[in-house]
Parts: sequence; structure tokens; C-alpha cells
Amino acid sequence: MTYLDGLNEAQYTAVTAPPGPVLVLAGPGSGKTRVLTHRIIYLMRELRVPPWQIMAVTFTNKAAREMAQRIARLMDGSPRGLTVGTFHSICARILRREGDNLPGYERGFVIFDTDDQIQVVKQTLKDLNLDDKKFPPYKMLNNISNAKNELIPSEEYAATNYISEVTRRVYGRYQEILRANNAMDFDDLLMNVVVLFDGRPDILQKYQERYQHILVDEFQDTNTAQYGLIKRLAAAHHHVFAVGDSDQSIYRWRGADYRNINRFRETYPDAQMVLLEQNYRSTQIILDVAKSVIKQNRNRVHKDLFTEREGGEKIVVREAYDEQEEASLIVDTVQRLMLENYSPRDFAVMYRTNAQSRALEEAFVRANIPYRLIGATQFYKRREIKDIVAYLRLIHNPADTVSFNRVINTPSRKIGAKTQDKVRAWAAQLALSPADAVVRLATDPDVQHPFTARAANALANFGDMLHTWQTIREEAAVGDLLDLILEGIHYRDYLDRIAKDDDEARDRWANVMELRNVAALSADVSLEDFLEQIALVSDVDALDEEENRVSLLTLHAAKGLEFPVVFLTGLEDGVLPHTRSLDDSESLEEERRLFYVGITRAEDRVYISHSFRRMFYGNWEATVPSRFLRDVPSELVEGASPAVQREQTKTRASSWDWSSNTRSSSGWKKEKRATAVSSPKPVSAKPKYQQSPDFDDDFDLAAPQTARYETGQKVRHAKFGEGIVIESKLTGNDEEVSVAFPDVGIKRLAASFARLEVIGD
DNA sequence: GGATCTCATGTTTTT
DNA sequence: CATGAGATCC
Repeated sequence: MTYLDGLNEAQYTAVTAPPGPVLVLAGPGSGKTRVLTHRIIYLMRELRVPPWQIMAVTFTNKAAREMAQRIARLMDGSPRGLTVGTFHSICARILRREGDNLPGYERGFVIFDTDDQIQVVKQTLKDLNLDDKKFPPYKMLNNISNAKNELIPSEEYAATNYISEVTRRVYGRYQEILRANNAMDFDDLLMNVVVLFDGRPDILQKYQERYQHILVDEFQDTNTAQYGLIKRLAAAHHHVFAVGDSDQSIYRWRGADYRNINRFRETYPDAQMVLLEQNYRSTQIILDVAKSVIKQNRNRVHKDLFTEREGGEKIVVREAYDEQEEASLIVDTVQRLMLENYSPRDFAVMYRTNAQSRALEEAFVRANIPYRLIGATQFYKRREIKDIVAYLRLIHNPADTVSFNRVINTPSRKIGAKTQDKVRAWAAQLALSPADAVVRLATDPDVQHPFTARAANALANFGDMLHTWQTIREEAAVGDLLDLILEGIHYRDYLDRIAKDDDEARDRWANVMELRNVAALSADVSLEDFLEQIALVSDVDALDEEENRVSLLTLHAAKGLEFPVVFLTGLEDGVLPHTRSLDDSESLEEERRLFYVGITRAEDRVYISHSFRRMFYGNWEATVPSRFLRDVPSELVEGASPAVQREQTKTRASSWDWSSNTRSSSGWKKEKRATAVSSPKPVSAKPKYQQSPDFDDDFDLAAPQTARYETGQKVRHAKFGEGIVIESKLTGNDEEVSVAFPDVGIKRLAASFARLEVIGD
């Protein structure tokens, strides 16, 4: 039984538990994926459960992939018929299989993503004559989504006030439109399976018999729909193996409810509970910090995390002056640690909001350290990808009016809004979808239509193309179909036209080619499956995970990952915890869990930073160090306490300009920086008239008022050597100089950091 | 039909 | 500040 050898006692207990409800409370780094995979193998090998009777559910494709891979490795090949997937993909599969039993839907429904949903809500508001200023589409959509996650259909949506009354109507109409488009949104995938099961006990029974064993990962993140789904499937046999950690529940705002963990114990009073408390990731110090942070939350199951990695480096807490300094502190530390055998991939910089990534990126670019931004603009949300996918979707499902609207005049074929309205009205008259109507126009020369010759011609051309694609899509591989589309619509030319510069056009085209590659890779996949795949998969870029780069990511994106060195930034009240959570204790606890998740990602070292001032909506504001820092025991921290650091920053800051042009000369002190900032000394760019006699240039970070470099100047840079200034512009509080260096190429440099020496014009 | 301007807006986002 | 959506102009 080699595969059971390396398990600790608690893991072993969980893996070998007798069939029945099992709840595994797994602390961070306690080997939960290991337990899940080994449990699956145990079921198959020891309990002789056939693989097709096992379903393992995760939230992300990545988690599903990892689990499947680990099983395959341990078993020498993937077991036939084993179901491992996300909630959404498993539900989509069930709905496809039961396509004929779904009231209101036809086979081959498509999946609408968030963008499409917004379009539908806008259409809904128009239909109902509602003002989209008063009822912002995304808010309406949120309400609808929340209702679906709670398994509340539109008819049961409680109209307790004006807003909810409107929401109820919007929700109802929204569903009608989805059905007319033969489309489901993400939430429908879950809810419709539940609805199907509730309406058809025979179908439910079929799946209950098929899936005798159900395993759920990240159980704390389940919402009511997901929990309801599991509960129904397991109602007959109770063979549910749930793994989760309520301390890592950070998706409450998406309907996730960690109380499902308690519900589990109510649903299955005989559930076996297993606590995984041994951590295999972090040092004891890191763990102790994490524990004292999370301890402050109420109503939680206490876990006594421990590790064999005694001691460790103390964590470091630093206050920077502003975001830029915070970023350079981090970059400096990364550079220093890279001299000690760490490589870029060992570092992760985490933040609460995406907006914070900006300053960090700039600092990494400047320092020439490779980084990757995780989860920024998703591949499939890019305009060019959405365009092409819309064509594919329309070919597959002519009822999809959202895609039709997107595509009818993209690239422009001179079919304006007026004509489009006419198309819709005319199609309705013929009882056809707009797409089918346009095809009809192209194929039936006798058809009556209301269009001018010019419009009719343009429409017929489009209809003709559509018709061709529809005809060949049976035989052609998705990749070939895609090529035909690109050619037919001259998409490359279109990109060249709309892009601001060559770079953008090239980027966008590269993305299209990336999509084409994905299509080519799935050569024998049907169009329907391909569309589903790309609708349910978000991270195409997860492919090159092996790249040796520093990771920049939000705390949310960090869950489930681990890094030797972790930087947690923006530990300020208003950022972490976020302003929007300050007046609600539940949200505040979730913010604290975010912090906890961040700390527990680290193996060796944790660096926490906050800055003294931060830009909010265009103005600088002084910050308050995060209340969470008070929960970090000072004996585990290297350096001064936040309060002491704040005093030191104030001393330093008295030299810096507070409101852009006034300077407090009275508090001026000629001392070296109090904290270990090792960034290059900024160069003063103050105009002479502002300088006082005892002015110390070393401390001046204030804005230059005039450009110091101009195009054509010869300059010397300490590292890059001699170069020629090709551009210089003032940016807020600095000057950005582009310099062409013969050996290294063109560099964009911040004048205050680059210390360029002018050597001639 | 496309470019340009103005105005409001402002967490987190596994699918 | 920076972005995006809608209106307005050409």
C-alpha cells in the first residue's frame, strides 16, 4: 500500500474513513489535495468502487486539472470514467446529456458570460422601459445572480420594496430573453440542474446511482445552489467527502457561505470529522503570526496548526512613504534575496485591489525583474477574442442574438443602427432569429424585405457568409472554420484599422492566433464542445506556469498557491481591511481571513508593508496602519512597531511636500532615513527659487516643475552607459525620460531614480 | 459610421 | 487619477 505510506495520522484517518459523510477541516498547507486524491484512490483500490461512480468537484479548472494529474501519476494512467471537474463543467455536462428534458431549452444551448449577461440586462431594461441610470445593469445582474445562487426563481423573488419589485420583473424578463437565445448564464448551469432534479425524481435517481461517491474541494466556498446540488445527489447514500477551511472563506460576496460547513454537520449528524492541523508549508513563526491574526475572528472552529519547521525568519513590517516607495522597498528586497539563491518565481506580491498592481509593475519594469500579473484582463474577455467567439457562437446557435448584435457590423459592413432595428423587426415578423433571417435574405431571392438596395446587399453578403460557415461547420474542424471566418471578414485588416498603434494591432492579432492555436489543438472536438470549453475555462495563460517570474496577484487569486517569499502590501485601514467592509463585522472578518490567506501562502518569509500616504481617486490621503497589524505579535516581527514607524515616517515626511507646493521648513531635520530604504537617492529637480539654504537634496521627492532632459541630449546612465534622449515628459511628480542606449535598446526611466548625467547636446 | 469629448464611477471575480 | 460608457459631433 505504498500510496498510503507518506500520510500522517489525521490524513490517514480521512483517507481510509469508512464510506459515509466525512468532513475534513483542513488548515492551510495541510495537504488537502493529497487527502482528496488519496481518498479517491483508496475508494477504487481498497473499497473496489468503480471509477465512474466517483465524482470529485472543485471550483477552478486548475484545481480539477491538478487533481486529475495527481491521480493519474499515482495510478499510472487516469482511471476510466472518473469524473473530476468544476461545479460548472459537471453541471453543463449533465444539462447537455439531459438536453431533451429541459423545459424551455433546446439541445445545444450556449453559455453566456458576464459581458453577454450585461447585454441581456440592458435589453431587458429597454423592454421594460426602465432607466438604466436608476437601475444600473451590473447591480441588477448582481441581484439576479444572488437569487440564482440561493435557488430562488424569478416568480419567488420577494418584492419587498421598489428596488426588489423592479429586480423581480427584470429577473423574469431576463430569463425569457436567455431562453429565447437558447442560452444559460453561469448561475443557470447550477440552478437548472437542481430544478431538473426536483422536477424529475427519475433523472435524479439515475445520477444518484451513477455517482455513489462525491468529493468536494474548498467546501467553505460553496453557495446554496452548490450545496443543494451535492445534497440532492448524495441524498440516497450520504457518501460525501467534503474538504474545507472556514478560515479561508473569502467569497462571501459571491454567495459562498462557509456556514455550509455547519449545515453539513446538521444534514449528516453522523458525519466523521477530521482535523488536519499539521502544516507542511510554513515556518513556525509564520504560522504563529497567522494564528494570532485569525484568532480574533469569532465563531470559528479552533485549529491548532503546527509544523516541524521550527523557528524561521521573523516577519518584516515596514512603512513606506507612498506607493512608489512601497514598491521600491519590495523590489529592493527581491533583488537582495535573489543574491541569496532565491529566483524570481519564489516571490509573490499580494494586494487587496488590482489598482495597487500599477506601482508595483512600474517598479519591477524599472528594475528589470521579470514578473507576471495574475488575473488581470482575462484572455477570453478581450475584445478580439469575444468578436471571433461571437461568430463561432452564432454559427452554432443562430438564436444567439447577443452574438448577432456584436457581429452584425463588426468589422463594419455599413449596417447601421437603423438597419439593424429593421432586421430585428423583420425577423420577428418572419418568426425567425435575426441570423436566420439574414441567411434567408441571402438564399431566397424572392423573399419580401423592407431594406434599401444598399442595405439589402450588405445584409445578404453577411447572410451569405454565415450560410457558408453553417454549411461547412459539420465537416470542418473548428480551427479551419476559424480560419475561414478570419479570412471572410478580413479581421486582420480590421484590427489594423481600430488599433491605436502597431503594437496594439500586433498584440490583438497574437491573441486571435492564440485562440486559433487552442482551436487547432482540439482538432476532433465539436464546435459545441469547443464553445463550452472556452466558456468555462478562464486561464489560458496558466499554460506557462513554469516561467521564472515574480507573481503579482490579488489576495483572492492567491488562495491555494504557495511561495517561499510573500509580500503583503497596503496594510492600511481602507485598503486591507477595505473601506467597504469597515461597518460590517461579517465583512471585516472576511477581510481578516484574506490577510490570513495571504500570510499562510508563505513558506519562508513574509514582508508586510503599508504606506504613509496613498492616492485615493486622485488625491493624496494620509493613511492609518491596518488594524490587523495590531494582531501581529511584536516579538515575531523584525524592526519597530507600526506606531514607532509612523513617528519615523512623519519625521522623514516633514521634508516632503504635503500639499503639492508648500513645504514645512520648520520641521526639517538633517538625518538619514530612519527605515531601511535602500532605493537610489532621488535627484532633486526643484527649481532654484524654491530652495532654502539648508535644503538637503537627498530627501526631495517633490515634483519637478520643468523638464530637465530634452530630446537629442546625450546622457550617461550608471548601468546602461551612454545614450540619447528620445523623449521626455513630466508625469505627476516625476519626469519620465526615454533614452536609447546603443547596447541595451530604448529604456523608459524615471528621472528621479535614473540619475542621468547630461554629457552633451 | 467613426472619432472625440464628457461624465460618472470607483473591491474582491474560481465559472 | 484613470477608465469606460454614452452622447455628441463630423
